[in-house]
Amino acid sequence: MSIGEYDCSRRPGRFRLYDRVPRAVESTESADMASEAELKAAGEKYVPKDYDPTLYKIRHSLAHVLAQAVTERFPQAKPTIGPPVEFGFYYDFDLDVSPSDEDLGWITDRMRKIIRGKHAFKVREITSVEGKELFKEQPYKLELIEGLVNGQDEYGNSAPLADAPTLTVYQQDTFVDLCRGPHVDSTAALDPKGFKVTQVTGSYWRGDEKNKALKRFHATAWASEADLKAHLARVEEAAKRDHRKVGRELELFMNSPLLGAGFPILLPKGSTVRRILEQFITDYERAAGYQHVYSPDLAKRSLYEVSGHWEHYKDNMFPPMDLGEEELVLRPMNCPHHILIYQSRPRSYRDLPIRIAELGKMYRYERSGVVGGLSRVRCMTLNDAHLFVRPEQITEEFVGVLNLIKKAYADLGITEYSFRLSKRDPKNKVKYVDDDLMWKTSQQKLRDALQQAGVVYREAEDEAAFYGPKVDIEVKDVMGREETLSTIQLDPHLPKQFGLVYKDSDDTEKRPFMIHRGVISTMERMLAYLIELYAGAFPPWLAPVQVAIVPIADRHFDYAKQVAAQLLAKDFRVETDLGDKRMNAKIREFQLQKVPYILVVGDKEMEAGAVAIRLRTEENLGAKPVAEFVALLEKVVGSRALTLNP
RNA sequence: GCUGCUGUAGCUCAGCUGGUAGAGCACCUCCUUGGUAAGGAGGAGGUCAUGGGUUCGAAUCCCAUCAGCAGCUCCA
Repeated sequence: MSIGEYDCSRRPGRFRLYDRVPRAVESTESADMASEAELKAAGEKYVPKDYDPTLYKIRHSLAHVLAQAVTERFPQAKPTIGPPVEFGFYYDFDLDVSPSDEDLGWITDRMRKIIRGKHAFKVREITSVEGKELFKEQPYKLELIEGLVNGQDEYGNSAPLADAPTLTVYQQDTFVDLCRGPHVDSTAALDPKGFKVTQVTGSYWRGDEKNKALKRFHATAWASEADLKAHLARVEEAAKRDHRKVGRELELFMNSPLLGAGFPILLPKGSTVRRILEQFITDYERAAGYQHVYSPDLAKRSLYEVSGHWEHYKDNMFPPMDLGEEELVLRPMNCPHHILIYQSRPRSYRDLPIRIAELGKMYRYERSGVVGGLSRVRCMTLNDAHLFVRPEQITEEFVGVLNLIKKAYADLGITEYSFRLSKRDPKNKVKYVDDDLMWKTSQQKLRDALQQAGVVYREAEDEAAFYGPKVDIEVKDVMGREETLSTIQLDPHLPKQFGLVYKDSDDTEKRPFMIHRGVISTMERMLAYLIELYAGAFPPWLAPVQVAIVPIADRHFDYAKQVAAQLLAKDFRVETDLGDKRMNAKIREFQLQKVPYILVVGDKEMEAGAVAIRLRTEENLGAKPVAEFVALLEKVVGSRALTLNP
């Protein structure tokens, strides 16, 4: 739990569990998969957008087939759980050896044989006594039975205790597994070529690193071989766009072991993209009434004691520097600084809303295993702002931020995104500030804002910050997974901590609300996202090099330089290749660097004061007067067009 | 932080069970002045991540550290 904290650094895990089928639904006689509507009706918190009952059953059933093959290969392996996940399934075993590629090949072949055997999935209800006898060799299953009997789900979380819990076992061929199902009727419904065992990794029993380390067999699984191939192609495409790979190839950023993990350096080209982004968003903010400030990265520890961060967020902060007299900490957030700005003089109700913005640099201690690339770092710059508002201004200010986000995303070419109203879980009084009225009214204000902004949104319980509700904007990554970039959070808590007030029209002191918001997210995050969105081929207004000039022979060098100077004078980003390579090689080079416009100049162009325009899409626009190209570029860059020749 | 895998030239990678290092691209020089994705020849470049250990001998085996990747956990 943290205070005043953006959770925009949150990344989705690789695998998303699909298997929280509510008991109420599963115990129906049909043994059919719950529909999405049924899941929602049963209070399921997370129903994936691409939830597919058929795929669920296929994956769940394949998990059993895999378990059979694994236990045949390694009789000492103790099965634990094997749920379907996004794209496939996994199965965890307590296993003392590391399976080799050969083992995985054997297991795959064996699975195919089992599938071709057309074995029925036979379901049977058992009592816990029977279960304990049946699984007496399988300690993890025994623990599961114990938990189920005591009203826990298979992750050891307490689950609402239905009537007498029903235990079921499913059997295919020789393999029996404790499982609530449902499954396909028979392995005949599985495509022997529709799955791929991808890797074996480490995991822990019930996800707790204090527990026994397990071996997790991962597999991706689909209804058909064609679907599997399509998925593998997507995975390949995602790997090609990986911002770490593209970032190195296009010289956008670097890492150095000497500097340390989680501290990327932006190279000149990456820095150019960032500078453009910063200018872009601060211009929009200025127009929207924000005031930009600068504040220091170090502060006395006591600042964060007042804010409450020290108590709640200490583990994510770098340890203080002890100077004897005082202790200084690197800031993990900018909110306290902006609060001090609010407090720098008395505030009247006429002053509000006050919108303080900063491209604030923050330092967070992330555990060594999680940092990487630009998307999870230890030093980051947030496109941060804090709005200090009167209660009746909350809705309007949220609308303002929502519109700002829509505008920014449109320019950035981010088209697939969705809004989520993140609410508290009303049943969980411990996790959230216990103030029913505050939650009710503030959640309604956010709902009003979403409606006024005219956006489609969904509501999600148990996703709020502990002090207040928020609106999260989720974008899709290359694999279609959702990731939160922008967020708007309502916070009554920090104003209380710092005792913020304004003088109202009736001459009484009132407490303002604070809104934390990040539009661009952190610069690092957004850069990573955009690199992957465009596979490095940025739209011209963002491209680090917009124009490359390729002279055909030495005698065209002066003219090339002349053209470059003209473009530079117009504030365009130009690179000229005066090397002695052949023009074909130069063109290839610039194209691989994803430079949007390549201008070839030779005798004809020199004569005519023209440039031959080649787009990175390989389209050739032919020779045009320089002025005409400048006009094209001005139009494209000025309008932040996403195409090169609109 | 935990588990597993990995670390050889700027990049991508070879280097079998230990016998003191290789390719392609990039770079440099020379030749070539070529019209829309790689012109030719030659050259230079490595304390095999770092530090210990085993051994007559270590890129190769062992340990530690650092870094990368995947997963877990975290990011509430």
